[in-house]
Amino acid sequence: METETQELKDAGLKITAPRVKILQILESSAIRHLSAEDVYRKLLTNNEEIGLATVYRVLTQFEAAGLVIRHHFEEGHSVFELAGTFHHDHLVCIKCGRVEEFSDADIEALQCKIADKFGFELTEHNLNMYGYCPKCQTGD
Amino acid sequence: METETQELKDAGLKITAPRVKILQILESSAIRHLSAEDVYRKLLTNNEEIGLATVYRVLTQFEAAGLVIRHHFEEGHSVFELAGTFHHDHLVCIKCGRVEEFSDADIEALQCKIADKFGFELTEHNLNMYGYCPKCQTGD
DNA sequence: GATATTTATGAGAGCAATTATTATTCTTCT
DNA sequence: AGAAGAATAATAATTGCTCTCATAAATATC
Repeated sequence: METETQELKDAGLKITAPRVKILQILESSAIRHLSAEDVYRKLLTNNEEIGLATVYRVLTQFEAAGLVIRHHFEEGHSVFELAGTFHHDHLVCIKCGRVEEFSDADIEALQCKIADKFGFELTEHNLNMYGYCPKCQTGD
Repeated sequence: METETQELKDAGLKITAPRVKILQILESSAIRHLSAEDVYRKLLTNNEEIGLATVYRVLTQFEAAGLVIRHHFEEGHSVFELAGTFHHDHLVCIKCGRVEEFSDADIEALQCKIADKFGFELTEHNLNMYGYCPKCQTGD
């Protein structure tokens, strides 16, 4: 349980109970993409007395520190995922909400080429595809 | 000024002053991507007495009718653009907000290939790239 | 063209997600 | 251990958007 504190230190954040707890939640979750609410509910389940506002604040700090990545798959609320080792894109099932991750070097390369063409200096990019996952294609 | 009414009819919507005005705004705007607030402000500037709720309602109807496409480039609010003839993706300047549109058949093809691999039946996809446009790259 | 029927609108309350404020508590540095 | 500074909890405020419902307008019918 000492790894989280080290990660926080490396990220330049001070060690506080809420930050450690939230990082643990993110690392131990089976579901990679969690909303602030999700995190908050998990904290409540663990009987942690951490306010929702703190969850938002901490997640935003984690984002700034590069520990997590914020996505907005659907309108109105963000989901967060632990920053992995490499960039990837998402396939989101619009029925069950399942998210598949993938990474494609060819697409990445094409994206850079296009950004170059327009003279843009890229800081971020995301490709989200929406549709029905195999399980949710009810024979249509 | 008769074109808008025809477009509305074709979309199966009744002709009302708010709908015509909002469609005109969208068609005459130099900026292709407008938020509901933007549209509302433009209406106010033109001394139109149209409520914000109506703007939202009408834009949502336009979306349902396929007249406009809703994007959520950044969290928390949508922007709308007139539905063009073909799908395209976006390059968004995170400083000045300028949006460049592009379309790349190779990327589209790769996307389909990936969706196939995962067995997804795609309904929608979008690729947004964020960065600094040529004008906003002030040598750091 | 007038009237009936249906549908849309406007104003403001309401809502959900998120952020700001502020007094208090905790972490770190010495 | 104690001071200084930063982080937290609780609550209030804000934002983007939707709902309600009385009123008004648009199409259908005569």
